[in-house]
Amino acid sequence: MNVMKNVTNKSEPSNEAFAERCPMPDIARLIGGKWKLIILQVLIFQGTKRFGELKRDVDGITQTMLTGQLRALEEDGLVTREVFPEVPPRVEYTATEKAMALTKMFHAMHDWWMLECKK
Amino acid sequence: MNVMKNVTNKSEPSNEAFAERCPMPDIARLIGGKWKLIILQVLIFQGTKRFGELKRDVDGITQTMLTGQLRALEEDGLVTREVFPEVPPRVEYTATEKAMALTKMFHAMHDWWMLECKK
DNA sequence: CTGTATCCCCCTCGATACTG
DNA sequence: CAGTATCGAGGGGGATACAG
Repeated sequence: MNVMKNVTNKSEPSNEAFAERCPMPDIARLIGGKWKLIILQVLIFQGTKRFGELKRDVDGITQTMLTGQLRALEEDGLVTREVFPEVPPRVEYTATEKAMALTKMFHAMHDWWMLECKK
Repeated sequence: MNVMKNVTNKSEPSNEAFAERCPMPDIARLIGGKWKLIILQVLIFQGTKRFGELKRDVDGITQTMLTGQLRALEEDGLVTREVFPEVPPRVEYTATEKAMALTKMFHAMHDWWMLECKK
């Protein structure tokens, strides 16, 4: 109850409202954890990947974790999974539009890292 | 940002170099976990808070966790801690410039949530 | 009011083996 | 190649008590 009340008017939304309406716990459920942002980063900025490629690109992840995380991301509508009926099997993962909309956030994160941390 | 093979996809100046130079594990160490982003969100958008206020604003956090997370954030230069020699004690926490630089990212996250998830 | 000090649970994550 | 099935360890996180 104090502090930082933006004078009058503003183009930005109310700070209090912003804090309330941007529920971090809910967001964390979608993109939190040790691997999801890394996986999404690869799929968003490098495009469609098959399982093996992803495993190589996401450093240190195990098959078990990769499968699990991809299933969760798929369930939340962040990646699509396409199975090709071939031998040997081929499965491709692609970032959805919902995931691609995270591009701005990734860039903001990248800029922050470059400007504030990497010095 | 020099380029590698940016031929077939993506419009933004994003490529493999981007993914490599934005190390999510390092970022996660600074602002990852269950509480840090929530704490920072409050301090950034609502301004300086004392310990008790913070505990009330960050829903569900315990004293132990709040103290620990604040110590970590302080050590990483994201919050400052000011102790007032009074009785009863008063301690105020403030987001540093380094933390305030996360504003853009928070807004990007907020926009994403509003546009892609809250529907 | 603002912390420490303990104790401990649980859940994420990892290692390994096996399959179509 | 792309999974599934287990099992187990580790640590992040929580509850409580106590202190300055």
